[in-house]
Amino acid sequence: MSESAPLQSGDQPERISDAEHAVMEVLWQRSPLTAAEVCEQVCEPRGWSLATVKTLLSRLVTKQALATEPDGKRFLYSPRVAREAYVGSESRRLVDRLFGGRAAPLFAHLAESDALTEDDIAEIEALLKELKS
Amino acid sequence: MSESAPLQSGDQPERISDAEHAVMEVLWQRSPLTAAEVCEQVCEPRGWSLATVKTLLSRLVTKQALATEPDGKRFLYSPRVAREAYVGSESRRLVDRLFGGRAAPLFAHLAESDALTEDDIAEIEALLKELKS
DNA sequence: CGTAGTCGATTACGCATGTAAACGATGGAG
DNA sequence: CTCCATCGTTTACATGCGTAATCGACTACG
Repeated sequence: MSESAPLQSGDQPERISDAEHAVMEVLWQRSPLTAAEVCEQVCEPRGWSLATVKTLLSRLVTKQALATEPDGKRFLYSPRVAREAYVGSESRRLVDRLFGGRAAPLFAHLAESDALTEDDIAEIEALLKELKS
Repeated sequence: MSESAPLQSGDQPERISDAEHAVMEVLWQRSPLTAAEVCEQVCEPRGWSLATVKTLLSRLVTKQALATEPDGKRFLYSPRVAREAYVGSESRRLVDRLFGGRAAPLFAHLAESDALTEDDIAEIEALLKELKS
């Protein structure tokens, strides 16, 4: 082992791209799946070929976002990072970049731009009540 | 004019990259500015050279995110897209990608991950009251 | 036992991005 | 009038991403 990466636990998760994210969504919904099964879920809507899905899966494995488990001659893929974690880091990224790290301005912005439906508002009110209890 | 782009109003704004965004922030704060002045604001913190800033400014002009106004032999740059618009589209992108277009789950997520301070919560409550009136 | 289908791995290729140096025009100093 | 500093523009190059074809291995069918 001339140059093995330490890799103990100090690696922040590598950034997942847009196309890769679509693949992750499928596997967050159900896993483990084979490449072909993933393709069944995403190839049609995104106009991809199976080859594309295979590439994305490989890259995600390299990025340590997916784990593989051999099943006969093929692999089963499953997420190694929880959706919560991904969603959390992406949200924080946005809040940091655009709102100086404060969540309230984001909320204010959504409110002002009619991005909030009646239902949203009701739901958020409910959440607030819970938070205060 | 063999092939003039219609360009009337049907062009959705081109995507602004991360590095470009840093430049935009400077100009959103104060404008118009020269390339050198922009550099004064961002080169130090990001470890950039003036050349890099020049490239980013050019690309932003191409993307129609900046307008130029000649001032002697140099240019003054100012934003053509409002910060509000940019922030809005980026926020919507995130909400669409991660929360199925609904803002409430985003809020729920922020709440659960302790991303909301006391102040945030108070502010949001206030905003909610306003919304309902 | 050979052959066709299927797998993951390798290679490809164009465009965007981050980062910057080189170049040509030009205006101001001497 | 000449030369240097300074513009914006052009060119450069590595990396990442989107999208995919090709390749070598293997398995299942005939």
